Amino acid sequence: MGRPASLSRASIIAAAALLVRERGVEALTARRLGEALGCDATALYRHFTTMADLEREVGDRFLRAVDVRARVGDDWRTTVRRICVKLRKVQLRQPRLAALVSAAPTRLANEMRITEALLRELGRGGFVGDQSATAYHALIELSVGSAAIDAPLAAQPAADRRRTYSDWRREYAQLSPAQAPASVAVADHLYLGTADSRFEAALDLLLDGISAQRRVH
Amino acid sequence: MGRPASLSRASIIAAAALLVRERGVEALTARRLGEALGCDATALYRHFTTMADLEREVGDRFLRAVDVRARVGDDWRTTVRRICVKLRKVQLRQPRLAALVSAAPTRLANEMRITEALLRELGRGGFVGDQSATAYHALIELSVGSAAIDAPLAAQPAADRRRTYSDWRREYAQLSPAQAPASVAVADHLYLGTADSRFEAALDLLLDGISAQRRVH
DNA sequence: CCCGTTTGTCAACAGCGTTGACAAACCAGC
DNA sequence: GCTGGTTTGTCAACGCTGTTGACAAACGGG
Repeated sequence: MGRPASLSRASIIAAAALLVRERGVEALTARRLGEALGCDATALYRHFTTMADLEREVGDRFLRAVDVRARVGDDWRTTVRRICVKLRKVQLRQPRLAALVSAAPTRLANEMRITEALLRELGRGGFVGDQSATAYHALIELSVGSAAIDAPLAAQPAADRRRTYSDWRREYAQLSPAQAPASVAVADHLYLGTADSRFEAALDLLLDGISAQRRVH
Repeated sequence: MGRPASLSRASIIAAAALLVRERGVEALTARRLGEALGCDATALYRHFTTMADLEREVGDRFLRAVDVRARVGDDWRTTVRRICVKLRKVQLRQPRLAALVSAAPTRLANEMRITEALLRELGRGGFVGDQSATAYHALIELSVGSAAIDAPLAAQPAADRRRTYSDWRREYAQLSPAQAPASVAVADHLYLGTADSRFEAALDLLLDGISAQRRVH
């Protein structure tokens, strides 16, 4: 019943994901996606109510890459850490899409899968209901939030990024010691390494706090 | 020398901040701001090279509201916590602007002031150079990242937000226990309270981890 | 076979940031 | 007191965005 469907939600999502992968997230527009699919831009609206709807699905599709299986011998903390690192890495590729996932959980397949895995590992670690939930929220806020923040810069080439960081460091160092003594004193250690390494350090600190909470009970 | 300047960076920034306060961040467009100022939209380009440049300044102006003074008798942790809570609160009002601040530190007056205060308190807490820097990065990523994530939802009225949260909770509870046992088990504790309370819980966990790191040395 | 539904196309609208040509208004120098 | 140069705001326009509504093609069920 009806004209033959040359498009489908699945094929559109796949093309959109490819487009993002190849030309960046800013290239994901109705007209460009239509061009890639060989159809008119407005044809997309037969399958998605709005572009945000489409973006939500593309976002979840990227989450497929997050492997949540626990490796033999790994304790809960190691597995949780690996999932969070991978989650952030994937989210980094979809700048503003990253914000959506936690702000308004898509509750699509892959997001649910990751939630289940994190809660599973926390349960395995001996956390009870509300402790698991609190730890889960904290881990998501840090991982996804960090991705949302770092995404714009992550789009730049690595060399540019390093230069940007050293510029910042120098700028902190050149502040007036009278007005900003603490900044000047610490300037040499600010924005060292990569955004990834800084996130992982933050994650380790958070995991320290989460671990400590469990021991109390 | 020149036509009389009815506009200035300062007056434009003030009008822009007012516009954001009254009609939300999405209302901050060149044309609307021009209308509010009684001038043509393109007149703004005589004072700012780009709209992003203007947004950066507006973002920093909001940071004025963050009081970084330590209160008598408060230890470093209490002060750091208060600054971070306030920082996030302020950032919540400027959805996508929040992302800018940490991704590409504006290095404007107020941002520097907050950085200095956090590093000052960490120093007071006995953290040495690289420990201070690591803790600072972690605190900023969590606070600003959390704001970036929660901002879209924070724009909604409180009643809607509560309903949204309970909807999510119910959705996790209705998952198949066979496929998502951990989610179902914890569902009752997910997305309880407010986004604020969840952030503060996360912040406390992170501060636990940061405190523990110091004791090692 | 035909009718209704589906699905893609096309033109168009309102909004966005931004640019370039133009004009008004001021100040410095003569 | 005029004149030239610079500043600063205005106007029209460009290309882009998401989105809507009218139209047409193509299929399947009665």
